[in-house]
Amino acid sequence: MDMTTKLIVAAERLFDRHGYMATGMDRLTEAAGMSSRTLYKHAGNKAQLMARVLMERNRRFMARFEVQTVDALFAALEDWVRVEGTRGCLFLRSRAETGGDTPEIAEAVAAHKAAFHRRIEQVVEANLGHEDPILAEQVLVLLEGATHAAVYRGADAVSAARAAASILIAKART
Amino acid sequence: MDMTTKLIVAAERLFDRHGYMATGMDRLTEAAGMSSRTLYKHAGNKAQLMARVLMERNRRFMARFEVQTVDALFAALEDWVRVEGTRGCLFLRSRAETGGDTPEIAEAVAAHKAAFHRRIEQVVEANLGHEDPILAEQVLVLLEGATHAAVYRGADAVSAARAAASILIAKART
DNA sequence: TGCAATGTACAACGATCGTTTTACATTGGT
DNA sequence: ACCAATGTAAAACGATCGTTGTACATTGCA
Repeated sequence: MDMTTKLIVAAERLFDRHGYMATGMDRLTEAAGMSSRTLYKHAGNKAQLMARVLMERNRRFMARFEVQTVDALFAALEDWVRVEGTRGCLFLRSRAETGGDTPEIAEAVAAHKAAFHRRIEQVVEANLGHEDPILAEQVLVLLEGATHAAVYRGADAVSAARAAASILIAKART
Repeated sequence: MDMTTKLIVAAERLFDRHGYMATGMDRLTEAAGMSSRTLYKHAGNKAQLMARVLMERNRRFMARFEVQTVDALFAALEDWVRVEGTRGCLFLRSRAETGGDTPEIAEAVAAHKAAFHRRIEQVVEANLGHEDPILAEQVLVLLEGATHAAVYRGADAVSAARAAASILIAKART
């Protein structure tokens, strides 16, 4: 595993578990197993590192959500939280922690959420045979809600959301 | 307005807008218009201050959600985001920023989310005439999702959630 | 009149922050 | 054989962190 990858993997883990601001560079160098010199050569600075982490996470997340049906979106989320845990959305969290004042982070978040929204619209259209922006927005709200409710309600939140979505889809088909 | 209130109001505003960790005590004393000595006499320390802020916010939040119908829950959320803005859930954010490692904060968050869940269960039961834990979970997911989706989708997310809830309720009544 | 409480201003504490510097070791390719 | 690249270890940078100490002003009640 090359140094940049090792760094991003370690950084994502620490940022996710302890928060962005609460994670110092010392802890990061130790977890990534490299000197601070090397870390800065690869990452530039802390904000750029956070942005890289988010872009990489976006890639991994969107890959898991390359599905054909709305129900499969929720199945993908069930898998995601089983593998990644339930600590909320790292994109919204990073934006909140920085107050939206760090451009590279704000842009990475915006890019991810735009892609997420687009993907949902596509899947909804494929399922219904036509566009339905309102239903797409509802599915987005259910996915976002399941992600955050799962933090304190556990995996039940995701299955409840899944069942709700299936009712909304059935109703939209009539 | 007494000193403690002034402090908590200023702290909530800064924590919400810039994040908990990113808000230094200097900025806090300046915003609250008091010396650091006075701040510490009233707040104890930063973590206790955050916990007090959360307890106060819980009070204000729950007061707004003293309603009789599920639809009114979403109307209350529409009001809430209009007044308070769309920066996500300060409770989950504070837990994420501290990694859940600060007991007073973790407890304040747990207390709020438990009260929130209980309130939803009560309203659902009042609306249906009987308990329905799954529907309550779905309403919770929709409210949580609307709160977080509104960060990047705006108020449309809340009205979409509201419409979705009304469909789920209608279906549960049959 | 006087004491206790409550406030201010401001310097200082040690710790830690993100980042850079210095000096040196290892390696792969021409 | 040698240069360039890539890594390490460790100290140091100035800034800022949360918190406390010192010294003094104001006020309300006994």
